[in-house]
Amino acid sequence: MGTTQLETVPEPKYWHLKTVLSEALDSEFAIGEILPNERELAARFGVARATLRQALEQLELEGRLQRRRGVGTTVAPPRMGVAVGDRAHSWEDADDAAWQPVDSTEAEPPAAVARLLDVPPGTLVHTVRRTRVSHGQPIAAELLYVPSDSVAVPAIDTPPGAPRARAVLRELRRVALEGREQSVELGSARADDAKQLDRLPGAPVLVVTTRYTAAGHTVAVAVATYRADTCRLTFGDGPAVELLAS
Amino acid sequence: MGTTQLETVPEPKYWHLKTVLSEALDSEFAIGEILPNERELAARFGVARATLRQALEQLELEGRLQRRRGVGTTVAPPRMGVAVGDRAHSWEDADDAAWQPVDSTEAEPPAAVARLLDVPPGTLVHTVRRTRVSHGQPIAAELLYVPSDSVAVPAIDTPPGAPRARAVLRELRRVALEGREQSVELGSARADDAKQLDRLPGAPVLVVTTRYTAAGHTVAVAVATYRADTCRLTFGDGPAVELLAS
DNA sequence: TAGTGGTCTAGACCACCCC
DNA sequence: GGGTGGTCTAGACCACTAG
Repeated sequence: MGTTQLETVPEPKYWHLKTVLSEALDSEFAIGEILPNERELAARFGVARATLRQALEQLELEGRLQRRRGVGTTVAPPRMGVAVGDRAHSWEDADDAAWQPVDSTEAEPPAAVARLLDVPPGTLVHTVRRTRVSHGQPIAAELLYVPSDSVAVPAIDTPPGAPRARAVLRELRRVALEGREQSVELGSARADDAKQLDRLPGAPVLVVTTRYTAAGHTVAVAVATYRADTCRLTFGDGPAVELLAS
Repeated sequence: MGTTQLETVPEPKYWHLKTVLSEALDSEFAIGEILPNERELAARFGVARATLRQALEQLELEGRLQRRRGVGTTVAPPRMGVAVGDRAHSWEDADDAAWQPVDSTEAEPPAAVARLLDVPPGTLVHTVRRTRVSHGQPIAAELLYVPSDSVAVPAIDTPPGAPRARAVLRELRRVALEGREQSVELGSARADDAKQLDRLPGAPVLVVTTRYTAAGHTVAVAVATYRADTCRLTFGDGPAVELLAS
């Protein structure tokens, strides 16, 4: 019992490196400032570049750094709070500049979405693509799935692209909604989402799945992909949570 | 699982590898089944082990795989839905087996939490540590910060450990709460949280920060760290969302 | 064109788990 | 002890950006 054996577990180098870098970011760098390049940092700390990169990846995952190929590594600003749960329904604000409709097609939804929509696999549904922008930055890409019997107009004679997307949303606004369920999970950006989000494929994202219900059945399902590096999703009764976790 | 030769495509090898593995997981493996080890998989696909690992890391991030040192890589079950927003207040269910109190101390909270609590930096607050368990697995580690003026009993003569934690929660239950704000962001597990969650330090986690308010001021702040690989956080008016995004 | 981060290789050793 | 995943090295080349 008296043997105060300190664990002789050598902390991984990249972990220690991450701590050192994190403290340096707090004390010696300003937001937006560019760091020395990876080869120089690795040499400065006496580690291989791959090890240095492991530390940088962690810091990027935590939203402390931003890395862009061909440019460099910069100190990221604090994550922005993004409300995903406090407005009644995200398509009700017609003038809201947050969501920009991109286009709309009729397509077969993924199997998981078909189950949520409670339609047979293979059913064609309106598929509206939207982008959410905040502070001039794309922060989310969304696919909104709307079964054809939820909206009156098939939008077949509406010009494709944004106009057709707006037409579906306009029809959707006429539906009296009664409830909503949401879930959040970690994912990695598909190629198309990554392009919209200005990230590389595989970048970590927060996937928000929303099911909208009315009159006891599912009206629409939205799958929104938020940049995990720059976004903090806020829910709640009141105004957005203002501050970060430690 | 096929041993198809990888073509020279503009797509990164690890990305293509991830796709191939993902399809193999769907069609050729059962949940819980153990995969061939990394060296053999790498040889089978004709890539370096590091490249294979990049693909496995992505699949683990998406909750498709589970890797344990000394054991192997197994096919993960679908993520479990975890309700974090539908019960009024998570300490009101005295008999709820979900949250297990661990201990409680009086300590100085992190600066960000002090701001949320609206107390001067350096103030001592009750700090209750709890673990959330589901299906026999630890899924979350939480630190609950309660300013001393929120609860009557300083719990100074209560035995340390779980009894003291329970005492603070008991007092907290007497407070009439009026609101709550929550935020979700991506983080990486600190060493202590990682130990509680049975993961390695740095593992990806979903950090849920909750601010509880009553009579116009903040009563408590909870910072809960959920395993991002196994959990899908659910919010909403109704029952938990049942299905996953594609 | 020069410089950045992104990908990839072929090794090595270590920490951990189970037999 | 034998096998697993985790860490680390010292290179190489590629994709992208900017001056």
